[in-house]
Amino acid sequence: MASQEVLQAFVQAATQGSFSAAARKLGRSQSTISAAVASLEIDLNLVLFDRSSRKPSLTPAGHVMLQRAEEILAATSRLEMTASQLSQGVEPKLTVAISDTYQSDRFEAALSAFDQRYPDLELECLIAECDDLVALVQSGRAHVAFAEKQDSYPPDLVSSTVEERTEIALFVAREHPLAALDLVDQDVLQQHRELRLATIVNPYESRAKGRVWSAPSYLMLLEMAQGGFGWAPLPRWLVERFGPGTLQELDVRGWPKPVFVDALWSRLHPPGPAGSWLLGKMLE
Amino acid sequence: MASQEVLQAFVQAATQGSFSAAARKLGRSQSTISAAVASLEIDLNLVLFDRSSRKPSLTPAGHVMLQRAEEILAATSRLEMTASQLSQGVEPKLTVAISDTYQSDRFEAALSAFDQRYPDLELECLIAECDDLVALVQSGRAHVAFAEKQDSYPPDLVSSTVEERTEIALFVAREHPLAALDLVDQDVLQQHRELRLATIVNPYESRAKGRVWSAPSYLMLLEMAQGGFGWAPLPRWLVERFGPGTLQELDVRGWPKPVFVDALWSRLHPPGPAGSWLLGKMLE
DNA sequence: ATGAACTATCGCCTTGATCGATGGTTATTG
DNA sequence: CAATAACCATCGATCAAGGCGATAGTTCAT
Repeated sequence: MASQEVLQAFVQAATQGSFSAAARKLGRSQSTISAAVASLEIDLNLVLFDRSSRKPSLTPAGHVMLQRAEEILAATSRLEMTASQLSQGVEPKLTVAISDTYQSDRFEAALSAFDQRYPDLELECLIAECDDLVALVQSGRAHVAFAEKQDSYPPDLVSSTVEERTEIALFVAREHPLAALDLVDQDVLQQHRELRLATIVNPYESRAKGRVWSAPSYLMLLEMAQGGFGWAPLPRWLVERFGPGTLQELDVRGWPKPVFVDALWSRLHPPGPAGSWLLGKMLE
Repeated sequence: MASQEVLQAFVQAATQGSFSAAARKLGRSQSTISAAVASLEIDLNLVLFDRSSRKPSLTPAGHVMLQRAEEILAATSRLEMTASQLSQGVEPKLTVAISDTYQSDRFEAALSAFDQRYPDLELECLIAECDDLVALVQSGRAHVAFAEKQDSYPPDLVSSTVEERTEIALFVAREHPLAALDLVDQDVLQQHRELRLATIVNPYESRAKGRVWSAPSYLMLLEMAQGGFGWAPLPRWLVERFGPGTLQELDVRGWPKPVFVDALWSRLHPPGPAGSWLLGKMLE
């Protein structure tokens, strides 16, 4: 079986164009490289180098094998990279839960920086809202969450406000009766069905005052609103991104509301280096 | 450095869920697997298995490392696969030159079968016509070619007709004067510019009788025709695929012409197993 | 409690990676 | 044309790592 040492010798010899140069580069003796290449050629039953001239050059078959060998070395270096990160305590998989209220260039930028910094780390993104986010972090299911700011959190959670805000406004379908009105009064609003966010963990918290349909995600609310089933508070970016032209914003006193975003994590299941790094990027 | 044996031991132990089972599967002793996993854990400075219960189970970190290890083993098995093929004389890269006259389900099917049979073999497709195809095969630049059938070939080439034919018809742009005519006479045709195929190797072979623009590929001819620069003989499938609605077929005596396709290869640079296999698929 | 199946560890052997030294080949240079 | 500088192949010796068998300890089900 082709060992790592042999493959490294081969790859270096091929890229350097000289066995001696490869030996110097790898800190081995020249005879080691020579033997390694020879043994590889025997193992594979192939001639990899044309030795007729002074500088050995790859045969056509050698070119192909070089690619395969480099793939192996790349894979092993990925293994070593991951191992070193894991042994330093980096979480094997980072789970981030985010609210649909939050969508920003900052988050995009943080993610692509994260991709640079931890290229091989698996990332899981969950979407949830309000108390569902809190529950995910509390249970340890998610390491970090970005949620619509609340006044207070359970004692085992730590929060820090992100320097950014978005807007939530009221929307209805273009065909909805409310869409025709210029300014909508609270009383008029109450006469139509509300599409409201309901968390999974706490379904009864929001005791309905009127006719209410609820869903645990803004995206579902948006689809309900597009169906004309009622009016809904929705993040403006979400409407612009997924329902341009289908919804009409309502002009109601007190709306749109600015929304601030908190980063959350747990004292009991604190995020590892990768999670902390991502938090740092988001809060800087 | 993590050796292949150690990685195999780890992967098998992880997938089998037992060191002993892995040992049986790999034909090694149980102590070997145990030692291998232990040494890997030391090398990587990680605990890969949770040994608290009877059957060892992967730690979270172990799960991640298993993925990385499997990537390495997959890469080495690819290396061994290609080595074995190359040592059996399979060409390091297969170069096929095809004419634009030829486009068929059979060729598509042969290519996808080829992808199954030789998944790691590099494939190069060249496009050329007539004498250019002959030259590519003669020089060894291409192993196999599929060309518009000719009456005779140089003595060092072997040909075999593919059981299939396509059609070449005359086309002009919809705005071209000829497009208005129902039936076009040869004399009338001569009064307009011809867009003709000219090979690269033999530019002077086709001494122009009238005003002629020429190009070495049907695709260029098609673009010229779309520009309204003249009339051109073009493979019908090419027009339907790349210029639907822009060109008008001409009704001229003797057109459209059926075209037969020959497979070509060289006696001096005979195709290796992969090329022969592809030929077999195409000619069966 | 007992047996079956599993893992860890120890001593010993074999294989293969490595080194240094030596000798042969190829291109450059004066 | 000879001298020189690089380069590669080969040989014998050394050492680490992979492998085996035996043995002892643990876990789970009966």
